[in-house]
Amino acid sequence: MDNMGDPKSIVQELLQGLELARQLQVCLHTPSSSQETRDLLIHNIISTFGKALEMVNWKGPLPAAESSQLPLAAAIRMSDSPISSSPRSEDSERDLKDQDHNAFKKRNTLPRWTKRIRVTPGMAVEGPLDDGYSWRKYGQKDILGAMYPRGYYRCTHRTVQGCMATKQVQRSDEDPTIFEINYRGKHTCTVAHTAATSSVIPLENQEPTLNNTNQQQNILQSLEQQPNDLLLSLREGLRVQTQNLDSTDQSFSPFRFPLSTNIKNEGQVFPPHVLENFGSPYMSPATSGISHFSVSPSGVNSFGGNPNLGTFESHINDMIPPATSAPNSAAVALEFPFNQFNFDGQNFRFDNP
DNA sequence: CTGATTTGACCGGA
DNA sequence: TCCGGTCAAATCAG
Repeated sequence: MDNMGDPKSIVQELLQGLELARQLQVCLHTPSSSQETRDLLIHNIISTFGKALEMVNWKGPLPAAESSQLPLAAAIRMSDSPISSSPRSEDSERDLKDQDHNAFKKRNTLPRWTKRIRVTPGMAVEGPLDDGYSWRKYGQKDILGAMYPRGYYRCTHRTVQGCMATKQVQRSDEDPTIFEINYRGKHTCTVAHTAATSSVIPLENQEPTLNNTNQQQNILQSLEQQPNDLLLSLREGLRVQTQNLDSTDQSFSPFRFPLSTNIKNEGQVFPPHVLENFGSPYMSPATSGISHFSVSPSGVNSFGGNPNLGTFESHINDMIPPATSAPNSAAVALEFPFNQFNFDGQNFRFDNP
């Protein structure tokens, strides 16, 4: 990102977008092309132009973390994705202002950036899926004018390794499917990526049952905590489908764990009752990855380095009891917007089979 | 017992 | 004084 604001880079970005648009055009004229291919192209086009626009408006150096820790899509921030219309504009605007006046505010000496994740029942998870860090919640506040409270998280390894990274999770008011995650500070811990495993979380309409809400919330958080290398292992477009899963039955969620069982991951225990705080029926992207879903485009269980992980489907099966009622069987499509893959090099390649 | 979450209290900036 | 952010005691869960 050193070339931010450089006219050449802007042009390059625009050319990139043009190329993507052409590919989309080809795609649209190719009946065999998949929908996710098109979606991904669209997403990347938006990302590219968003990035170019950001370059135009660029006023100063971006936080180092944006280039070192985030996938490009995340670095693009608010302008990057189809979910950029999220109404939680207070934070967004504040973020922009904060960046403008970054040098003058002590609290902004730490790098800040915002990710947004849209979680739509039965649909793709939109937005950058990356992080891989382990978080511990240390507070929650009702924010003036916001419908949902804001959760405050810090790195689990804060005390041990002095990692000062924090993040705030705020569910969007007008679009409850969107969670804004405001990161502050760069991780200095070294344990980061061992915790996270692959996780793609389709959220389901679900009542805030007492016992599994927090699990859901925590599970969902892993959305934005997938390690980069994990994603990098999935260069190809990826779609995971769980067929015949009940999407409306309250008891359903691919991420539903035994109600009385908390999930533990790398020392983290995830007790219940958080989701209602973020306003069900959707989970909140909260603490670190505990959703042990393994997704492999080739069907091989090669994710995350966790030998205990089975395939996505098998975990689904493990976690979902036999459906007692399935009025509306649904296919839950999980898609990775791997837009960062397409930009991290000189050549854009989209090899989705 | 250990470790994480919850939640009211506290603090500091505007 | 208000409000966002953090602290820390209480509580919960494995």
